[in-house]
Amino acid sequence: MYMPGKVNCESCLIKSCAAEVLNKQELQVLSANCAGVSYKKNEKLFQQGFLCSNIVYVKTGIVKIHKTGPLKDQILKIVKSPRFIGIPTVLGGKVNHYSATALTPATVCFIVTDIFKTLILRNGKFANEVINSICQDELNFYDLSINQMQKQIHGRLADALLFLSDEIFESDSFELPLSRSDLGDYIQATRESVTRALSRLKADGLIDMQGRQINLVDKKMLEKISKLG
Amino acid sequence: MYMPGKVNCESCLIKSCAAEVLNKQELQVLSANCAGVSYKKNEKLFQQGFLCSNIVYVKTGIVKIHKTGPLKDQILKIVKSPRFIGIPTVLGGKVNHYSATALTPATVCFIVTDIFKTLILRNGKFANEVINSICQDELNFYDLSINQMQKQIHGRLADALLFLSDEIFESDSFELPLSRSDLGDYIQATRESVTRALSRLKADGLIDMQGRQINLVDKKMLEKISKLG
DNA sequence: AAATACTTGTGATAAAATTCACAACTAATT
DNA sequence: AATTAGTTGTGAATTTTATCACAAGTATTT
Repeated sequence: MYMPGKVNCESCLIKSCAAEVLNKQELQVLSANCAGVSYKKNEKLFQQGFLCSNIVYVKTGIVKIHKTGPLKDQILKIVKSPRFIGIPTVLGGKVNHYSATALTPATVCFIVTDIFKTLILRNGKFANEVINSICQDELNFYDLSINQMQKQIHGRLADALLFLSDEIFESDSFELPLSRSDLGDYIQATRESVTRALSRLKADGLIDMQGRQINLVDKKMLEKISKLG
Repeated sequence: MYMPGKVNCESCLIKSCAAEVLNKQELQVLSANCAGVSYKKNEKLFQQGFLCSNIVYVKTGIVKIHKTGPLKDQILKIVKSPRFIGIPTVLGGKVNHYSATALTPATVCFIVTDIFKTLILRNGKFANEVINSICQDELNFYDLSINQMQKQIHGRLADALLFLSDEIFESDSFELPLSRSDLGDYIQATRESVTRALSRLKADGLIDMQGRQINLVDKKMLEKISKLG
């Protein structure tokens, strides 16, 4: 973790939709209450159960949001910059309800929660943007969890691979940012089952795989598997 | 479905936290753009895939929020009045992303979405209350879905029974508002598995059951089952 | 009251995925 | 370069839950 310190939100090129609606003065207030931090792979941005007084804006990098369940850790979602994380966790109470960990090197801004709240109270457009983004998030998570709960392992794995390809890396070929075990925490399966399911996809010629390097060869078929469950 | 028509939000005794922060004039605008409707058991308040231009405020009754998954319908949550439903579904697009159905007779208010948005833009406190409630919802759903995904059927069933008892009916004894099959859609199990799991709980003396009439006899033990998964 | 539709219980069988155990591999540290 | 820690692959046995098939019960409609 490296803390370069103060940032300038006015000139920031990676501005959120919400920040776009702020005026010059509001952006200055934001800058004054915003700290930039860099993280290495696998470093935690914040942790479930710990006191927290900041909203986190991920400027660069890929981050996993995860939470300890009754039996094991679970990856709730994998998100790509730029975006806010931890709005619900902060507004829902003073203690984090989940953790966030960098899957790649990441740079983030910590925004003092009170300032964030003030912006919501003072600027309706800002509040509206925040609401839109939380709502979108909620809808996405409904979809994700219905898929996770109803599909069986091959469908869930196909979903995950297609998601990583389409939403995160925007390429058919990428390096898995997760171990087999982490991938299991994401798609609700054991490490062994993930290994077997991946091997099966490789054997059937739907993917190419060498360690964590993945190449989606037959996306049409993967989508079919995803749909069939 | 019976439509008594116009309502008066100013004098409404079942006011939401969000509506509490509105001033007299805003409440009048709300009243003018708000229609009260009554529903019988099992009637749909709104349906996934249909165009929608209203936020729904449930004044009385119990409602299920459900969504068609890849294999079957799934009950995302069961909610009790008073509360808003459908904020994400409306703000996330013009088409409902899920359905809502009355589990008991229910009375609701339909609020024109544009009016709701205007209130968000104009009244920061209102926006803040809305954000808080959506965030709380999101956190609850994370908990729910982690439990659903990690626990096995007895744990999931115990969760559901305790939830209905503690959150919905506030009594150890209640009439299940769901068929075995619906309960299966809620806890991710088949009708047959639900039947068997319930019979098991009864045989073990943890619950009393006659048809849909349930009495939680040994809550401590049910909580243990819930925790163990 | 009879007929129909829907709901519930139960057994036998089958499928999916986990668990456990061990070997091989890779990366990180000394 | 050697050692250690962490990751991955694989087989066999086991567990959990779904599926199928059928009987019995309860509501609802005619």
